[in-house]
Amino acid sequence: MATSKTAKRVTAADIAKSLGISRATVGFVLNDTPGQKISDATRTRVIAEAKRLGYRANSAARALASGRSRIVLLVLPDWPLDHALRSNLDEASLALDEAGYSLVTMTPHASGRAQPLWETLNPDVVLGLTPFTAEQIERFRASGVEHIVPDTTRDQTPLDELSDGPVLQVRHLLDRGRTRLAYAGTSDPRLADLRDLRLSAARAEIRRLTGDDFARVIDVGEENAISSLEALLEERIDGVVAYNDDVAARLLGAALRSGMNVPEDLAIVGHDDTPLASLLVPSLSSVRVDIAGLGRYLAQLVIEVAGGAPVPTNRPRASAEIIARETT
Amino acid sequence: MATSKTAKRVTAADIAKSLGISRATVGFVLNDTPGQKISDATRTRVIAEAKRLGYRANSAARALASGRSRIVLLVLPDWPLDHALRSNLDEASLALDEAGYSLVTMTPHASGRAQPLWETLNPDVVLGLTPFTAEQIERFRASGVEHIVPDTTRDQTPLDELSDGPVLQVRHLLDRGRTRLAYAGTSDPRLADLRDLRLSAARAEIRRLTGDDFARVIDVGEENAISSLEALLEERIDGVVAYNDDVAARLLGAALRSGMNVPEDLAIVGHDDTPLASLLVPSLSSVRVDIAGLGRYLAQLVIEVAGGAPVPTNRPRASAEIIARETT
DNA sequence: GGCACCCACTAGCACGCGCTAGTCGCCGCA
DNA sequence: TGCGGCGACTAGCGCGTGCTAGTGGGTGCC
Repeated sequence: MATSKTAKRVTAADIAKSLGISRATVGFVLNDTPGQKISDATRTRVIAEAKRLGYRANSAARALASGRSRIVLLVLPDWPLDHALRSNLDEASLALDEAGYSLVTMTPHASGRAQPLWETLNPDVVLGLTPFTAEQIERFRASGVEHIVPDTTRDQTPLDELSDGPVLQVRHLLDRGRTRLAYAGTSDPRLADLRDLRLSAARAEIRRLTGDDFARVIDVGEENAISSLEALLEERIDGVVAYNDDVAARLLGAALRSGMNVPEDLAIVGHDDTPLASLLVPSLSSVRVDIAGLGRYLAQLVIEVAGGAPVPTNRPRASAEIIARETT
Repeated sequence: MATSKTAKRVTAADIAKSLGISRATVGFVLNDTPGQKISDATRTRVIAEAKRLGYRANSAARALASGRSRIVLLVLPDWPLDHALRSNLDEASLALDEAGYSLVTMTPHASGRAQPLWETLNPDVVLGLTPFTAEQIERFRASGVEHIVPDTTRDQTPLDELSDGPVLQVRHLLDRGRTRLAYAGTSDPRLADLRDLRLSAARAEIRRLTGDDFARVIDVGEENAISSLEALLEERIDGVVAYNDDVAARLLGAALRSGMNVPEDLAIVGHDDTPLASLLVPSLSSVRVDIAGLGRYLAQLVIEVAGGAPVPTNRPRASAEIIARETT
């Protein structure tokens, strides 16, 4: 235990000293600094010694010297997709890792009282899944964040990959012969932008296919599932596109409790394919988004934006698919 | 846009120069360095100027100079509590914030191929909700992490706050007059340690109250809910303590599909009170853990361990409560 | 032999901050 | 008047790394 007392970390200088060469050379080797000629003999010696001593670069020092923290901060909205997303976010993490970046995720606190990570972490890039507000972007900039993705104030395309799901939802219900469709959003204000994104995508598709809009658009909250359902019945709705599985589950619960048959009387399709979907009775049809693909796509975007090596721009399209279950 | 080109960050030296004083003085003021006498006049001038210029300390430089990153890395198992936990983690975040720490959360990738954050972030503290394995601790140490919580290799108490929930589950079923109880765990290996924690807590309670063990302990996976249920029926089980709401939902689904009445034939109680619980039909009784309290407790633990200011040690006990619904 | 040139490496500054070891002026006391 | 002491500061090193501006030695060529 006494050993750990002064177990100083191994530095590049230690390697240099141990090898009898200059620290600069060590740095050049370890960073593969372009434009520096290092003999193969020296190179291998350095690498071997670094490994032997268990060298790990001090990230603080590196950040200070280079001016870049190599941290990518992913700001997650706290939506239910969350869970599926998180477990598949390895892909983004991995891709960024290979480019030398670390992916740190955060969910902004509702209270917002604590100092946000983008201030304390000095990330090079702040990444979002939904468009940031101008105000948010302003705040990132003020904290010295250089790159923001997506940055709508700089004419960058938002992540339209996210609109595939709603399109599929609409098609699925039409395929099932439903004619009077409604859209069920969420009343949670935190999800407002994402809701709008999905709603407008769904709306565009239903217009394209039928020439008509949704017969009704409602917002389902914690408590108003029953009254929401009644609103739908008045309009003789026979199919509901739900913002996500949670909303779908609420409607489904309300329908079951009021004695309706699902899907005979009302078809419901959710979004995100959360574990919830298959657990419900009847099980919920939903949309599964290929988050892994989205992750890779985001990583690539970040690397491009951060001015890393020019990456092949064959953007992997994040694909979505319908998981048809009992509610349709 | 040309302005942002050379919009260098404001440094402490800028403040000093602008005020015609030394950089050291600025540092003393901004850090409230103990043992330094600074006149009130100078103090207020520095603070005002810092604010005026929009000074933000460079965390990399600070970390390099002080040797401490002031980052607390919270390693989350990817369990379903996750969601509730995450959204309530503000409390921990806030408390740590006040002590000058930043809380970064991560979920280890299943693949483990990417470089983990504790290597790249150089956190001062790595925090876990469940005990780490010796191997994990070893890895943290090797990356230069000084403090690990909980560190079972150093005789620290694990978070026994987590055992309140299972105790309540058992009591609740006994209160409802159930006599033949089973415990339904999960077959997900990632959750094994947490499962064991909860099971043994539940077991201790049932032994204490009835002198008897569970009539059966099963593991419910993705696909074996039906057969699991049959196993329970053979034993004439009338009450199930489920590891979490997911497991409970699976059993519930299996029971409904096989024509059973819940709770008449079988009472089921979940754990974590996920949104799922109230969405199910019938709605699921569950245990709500006061994550906010747990968050505060963890924060305090970290601050103590990291040797910050001596915190009042009235450890807020994280309390759990039963949310009784239709399945019991 | 002298010169240009390149290879392989080194000296040392800069990054922004924490903090130790002073320095300077002023007050009180003999 | 001399001197110790103290309050209020400042000079400057060190943290570990990235990277520019060299430096010396060897080789090719006339």
